[in-house]
Amino acid sequence: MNTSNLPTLDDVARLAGVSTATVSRCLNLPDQVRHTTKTRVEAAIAELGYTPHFGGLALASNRTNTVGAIIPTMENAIFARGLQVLQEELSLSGITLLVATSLYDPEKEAKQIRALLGRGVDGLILIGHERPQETYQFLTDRRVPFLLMWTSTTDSPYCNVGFDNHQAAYDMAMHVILRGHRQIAMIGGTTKGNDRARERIKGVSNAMKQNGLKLQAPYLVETEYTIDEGRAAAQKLLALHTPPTAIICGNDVQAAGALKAAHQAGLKVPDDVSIVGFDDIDLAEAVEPGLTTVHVPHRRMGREAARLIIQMARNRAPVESIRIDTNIVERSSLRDIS
Amino acid sequence: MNTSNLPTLDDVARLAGVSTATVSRCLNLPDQVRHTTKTRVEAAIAELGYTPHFGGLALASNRTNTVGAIIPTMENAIFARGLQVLQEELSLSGITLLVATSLYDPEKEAKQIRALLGRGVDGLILIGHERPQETYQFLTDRRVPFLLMWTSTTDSPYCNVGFDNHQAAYDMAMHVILRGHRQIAMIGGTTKGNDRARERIKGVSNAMKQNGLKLQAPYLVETEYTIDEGRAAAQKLLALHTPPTAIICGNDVQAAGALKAAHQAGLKVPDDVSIVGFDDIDLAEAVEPGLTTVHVPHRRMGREAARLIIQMARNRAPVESIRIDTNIVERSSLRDIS
DNA sequence: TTGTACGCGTTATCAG
DNA sequence: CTGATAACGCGTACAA
Repeated sequence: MNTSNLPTLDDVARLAGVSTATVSRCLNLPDQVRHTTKTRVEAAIAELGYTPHFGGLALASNRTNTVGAIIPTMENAIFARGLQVLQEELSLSGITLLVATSLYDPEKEAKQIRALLGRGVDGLILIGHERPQETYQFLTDRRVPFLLMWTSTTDSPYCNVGFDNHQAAYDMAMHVILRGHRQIAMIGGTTKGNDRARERIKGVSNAMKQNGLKLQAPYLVETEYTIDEGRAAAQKLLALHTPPTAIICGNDVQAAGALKAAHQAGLKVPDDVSIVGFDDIDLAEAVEPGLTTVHVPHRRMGREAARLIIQMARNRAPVESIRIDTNIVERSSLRDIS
Repeated sequence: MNTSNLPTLDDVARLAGVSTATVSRCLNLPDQVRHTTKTRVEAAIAELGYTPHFGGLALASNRTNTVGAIIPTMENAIFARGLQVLQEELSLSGITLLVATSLYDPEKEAKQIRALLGRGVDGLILIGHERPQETYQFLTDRRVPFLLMWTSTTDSPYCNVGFDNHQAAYDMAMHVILRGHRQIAMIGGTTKGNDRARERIKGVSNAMKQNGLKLQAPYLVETEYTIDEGRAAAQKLLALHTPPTAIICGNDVQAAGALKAAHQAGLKVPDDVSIVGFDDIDLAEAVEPGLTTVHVPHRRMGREAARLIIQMARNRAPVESIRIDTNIVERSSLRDIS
């Protein structure tokens, strides 16, 4: 027994009357040990309630069966539920997920990356593709397998599993335009250090341009991804001399805020103004009217990410990216303009 | 450099022209080393981008600067944002949070506890106080510091930091009753393995009993904590021969579902039926009308939990529990009955 | 103030 | 098939 009174390999070995090497083999290469001794060892393990010491294991094998994930914040449901899936999938393979948050700050992210690497994660999952070149340099120098989630871009040379934010937003804007809207405003997320937010805005802007429309102030506004900022932004839009007939939001949270603003202004959605969201979190279905929004297959994304990162960690080899398709889910916050 | 090409203490020592012991001291006991050598060492550390190796550190010091948390699921915003706070607080003290989920299953929780202990967590945070005696036995045998969150009960001999679910629900029910309601229904969470859900129901039931009212089927129904189950349950309640004038929900998610049901039934809230929630997550403010609900100071709870678990891990001594007060936040989903 | 040397629990190499 | 034994990276007496 050691200081922390947990049984060690040594304790097991002594009890089973074998060497520590044999016990270790029972655990890692069970085929290489005789059946009778294996049973003896297993009995000893059970009797002592032995669990391998993580530190020793990490030191000797240089593997931790851990992958790290750094997300902006768990307070955004889209990331929280993404993590949940990732975690469930990884644990199926006996891998623990280590979570850290960056609060949308590239420097904090870099710090967290170091912290997770220090803990010997076998792989790393990051959100989005935009980050300082030094961060990528660091990652490749260290030869840590890593992949990018929530983004799908051919610009990036790194493995990513996600969807095309630009395309999805473009599609949504086209959808709105085809419904007859011409006065379209957008409440986008803060673009600083957030490629997803920027691409969504760009997607909408491009679709509009292609239809002879222009997305610009005061019809374009950036805010934090919170209900209240979404509400405040929509309030201003709706008070404009010529208010928009449709507001496209950077995510469902902002859209819920916009809904709130419309309601407070005594406007009916979608009769007086149409509002659409992005992400399709539970909230989109909870509000009244239900939000027409972009559905992101987050479970599939989590599952694929788990599969790929495990593969990368095992083979220490690059792996092809995966693009997930999004689709628009029609509820009742968008109506035709005649 | 070692196999994984990460710099080690040795690399730093060599570059700085000192021994590994000195480098180690710079990190752990900075006062015991001369200023000039300290700067030299720090320069070396910076140049190499050195980060201590987790395994080595854990092995040598028998500490991991890690605390584990096992929550039911991250998909429930109340836990996700609780984790976020916990994580932010812990990282202020250089501690990493290791998260696992039990999906409300005591057996899964026990398994996760073993997994986290195997990883040498310095402390453990669990949700609620109801779990098999063996689990507590295991925890105390192993002498792991642990505390219970989201609950505050004098029944439990273990340290807990949270609020009194029974009292909070009782208060809410009294509040509803004082507003003149007599036909009160409750949509509670599934009580199996969930003491918080059970206590909330009991609190409502007791308040009603004290006022000559009885909470029973079909006015009492248990469902999962999802929007859709909340909606379905409310739909049935509203279709009753004498529908309730007020529905008290086990949490805001269920309340949002109930709101949905009322809307679908063509009823106005709170004019035709009052609906109240519990937790005060963002959703409560996002829906229309805003939910009158029980506000849980989750940031404070997270902060206190972080403080206590650190203290317990450091001193290896028990610590007194902390009760957090909740309060009712009045929005507009509850009205007076004349 | 600094350096030497050992031990922490495990894996892996190499003989037997 | 099994057993010694040398790493792995770090903290910490103990010595200088």
